[in-house]
Amino acid sequence: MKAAALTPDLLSAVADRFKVLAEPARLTVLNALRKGPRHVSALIDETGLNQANLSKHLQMLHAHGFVSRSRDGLFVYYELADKSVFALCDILCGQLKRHARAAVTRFRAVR
Amino acid sequence: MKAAALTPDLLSAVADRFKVLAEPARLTVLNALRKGPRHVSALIDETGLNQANLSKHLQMLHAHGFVSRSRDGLFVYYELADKSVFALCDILCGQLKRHARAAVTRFRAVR
DNA sequence: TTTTTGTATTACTGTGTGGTTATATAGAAA
DNA sequence: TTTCTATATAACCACACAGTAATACAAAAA
Repeated sequence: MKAAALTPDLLSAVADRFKVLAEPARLTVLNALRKGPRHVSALIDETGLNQANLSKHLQMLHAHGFVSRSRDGLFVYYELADKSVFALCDILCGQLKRHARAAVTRFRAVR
Repeated sequence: MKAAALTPDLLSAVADRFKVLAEPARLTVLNALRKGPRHVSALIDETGLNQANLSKHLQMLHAHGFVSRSRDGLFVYYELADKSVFALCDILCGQLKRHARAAVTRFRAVR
């Protein structure tokens, strides 16, 4: 498959998706969902977010296709819809380590 | 290597890095640097960003270790320091495609 | 029906940051 | 030195959005 040209529109779309992930609260939610589907009340307990705030984050995650939703009576279950999120986080963590290591090296150099 | 526990601190650090990438202007800069090192004036031409704005974005990219810097007389050259950025973008583009496809499917279902 | 429970939404406030203009700084040339 | 060029920084404005409290909505129970 050929890589798509990085048009301004595509760059904007990519940036928008990064923006969804650029929030500790949403990463916390995704991480909680990693163990399996959860209903909102369970997520309130696991993440410590309050109901309204959590609900807003869930709407955004859903709108961007990171999670899927299903109702069972009063409860609404959310589930990871795109596990590639964690591949992203792994890459970022690798970057973090390299960056931290470089910072330590610089620190030693001027000591 | 064992995966680090996703502590709140680590989630925050990851979110901060996502935040750096959550900006079309910065993605444009990184994309321009993909072809090789560039000095600031060249980046002004290639990206269309104005000098002050571009400079701020470059400072942020540098502070987070995405680019490295070297001076040659009056010119300051910036260079990609972490090419894994594009692995991130590729994954995100894949997500985008799946999400777009799912949206089309939903549209067809209600037609 | 009314009430209760779980979730979504609205309205608001505060904070962070992207873009811009003007100014400052660094280095080379005159 | 003074002047010019390339880049960085400061100060400002405007907008987006995270968090919160109050309210609305949906579905089940009474």
